[in-house]
Amino acid sequence: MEHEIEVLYDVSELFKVFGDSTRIRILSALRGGPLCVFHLAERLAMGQSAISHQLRLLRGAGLVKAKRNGKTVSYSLDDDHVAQILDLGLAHVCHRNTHGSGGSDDEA
Amino acid sequence: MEHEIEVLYDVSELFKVFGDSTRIRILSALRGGPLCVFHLAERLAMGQSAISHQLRLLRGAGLVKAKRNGKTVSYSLDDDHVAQILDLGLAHVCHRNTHGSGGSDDEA
DNA sequence: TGAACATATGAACAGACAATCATATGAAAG
DNA sequence: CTTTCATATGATTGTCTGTTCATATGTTCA
Repeated sequence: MEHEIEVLYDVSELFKVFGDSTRIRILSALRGGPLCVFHLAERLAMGQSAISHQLRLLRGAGLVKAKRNGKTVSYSLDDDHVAQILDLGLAHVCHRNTHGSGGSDDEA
Repeated sequence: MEHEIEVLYDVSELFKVFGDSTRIRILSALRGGPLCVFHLAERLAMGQSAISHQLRLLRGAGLVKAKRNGKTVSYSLDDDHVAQILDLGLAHVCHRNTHGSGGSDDEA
C-alpha cells in the first residue's frame, strides 16, 4: 500500500485541529467532564458563536461528541485517544519548560 | 500556579507545527535517519526554499536539529518525544481508518 | 401559538501562513 | 580570489482560517 502520503496528510489534518488555542482549551475543559456550549463560552470567556464554530470543527474531526439535554447540548471527548494526544503534548511542553534547553524560540 | 492557560497555548503552538503536511512529511522522512536539505527536497518533490523555510520552523520549535557536514546540513529529529507524538497521531488516524466510525468528515 | 432561552449557521472581515522568486551567506575546489 | 554548489533569508502573494455580527433552528414553558 503506497498510501503513506495520504496517511501523513490525514495526520497533519488531525494535528491541525489540535493546533489552535481555543480548541485546545475546549478539549482541556472537556477532560473534566461534559460541558454545554454556554458553560464553555463562559469558561473560556469567549462568544457563544466562536465556541459553537470550533465545536463543529472538533466534532467533524471526531474529537468530541454532542448530546442534547433539553435546551442545552452537552459536549464531551469522543475517544480516549484525544486525551492521550493532549497529554503527550502537555508532557512535551512541560518537559521543555522544565529542562530549559537551548531552544531558539521566543522566550521573553 | 495559574499558568494553565499559557501552557495550553504552548501546546496548541506545538501541535500547530505538526499541523502541516509538508512538515509532517519532513518529520516522517527524518524518522529513517538524518537527511540533508537537498535530499529532503528531492524526496518530497518540493523546492529547496520551501523545505528550508519549514526546517527553520521545525528547528525553532525544537523538533529537529541541524549539523553541518561540509557544504551540506544534516537534519534529524531532536527528541524522542517527536517520534512519539508522530506515532500517536498515526495510530489515531489508522485506528479511525480501520474502524470506519460514524464520523462526519469528508470521505470521498 | 408566542415569548424566552440555547445552539447552530452563514457572510464577511482581518490576520496568519506556506510556497515562490530573487538573493544572500557559507563552504569547498580550481 | 573566483567559481560552484548547498543552504538560508527576505519580500511578495494567494489562500486558508478564526472571530464577529446577524440570523436561523430548536426546545421549553406560559
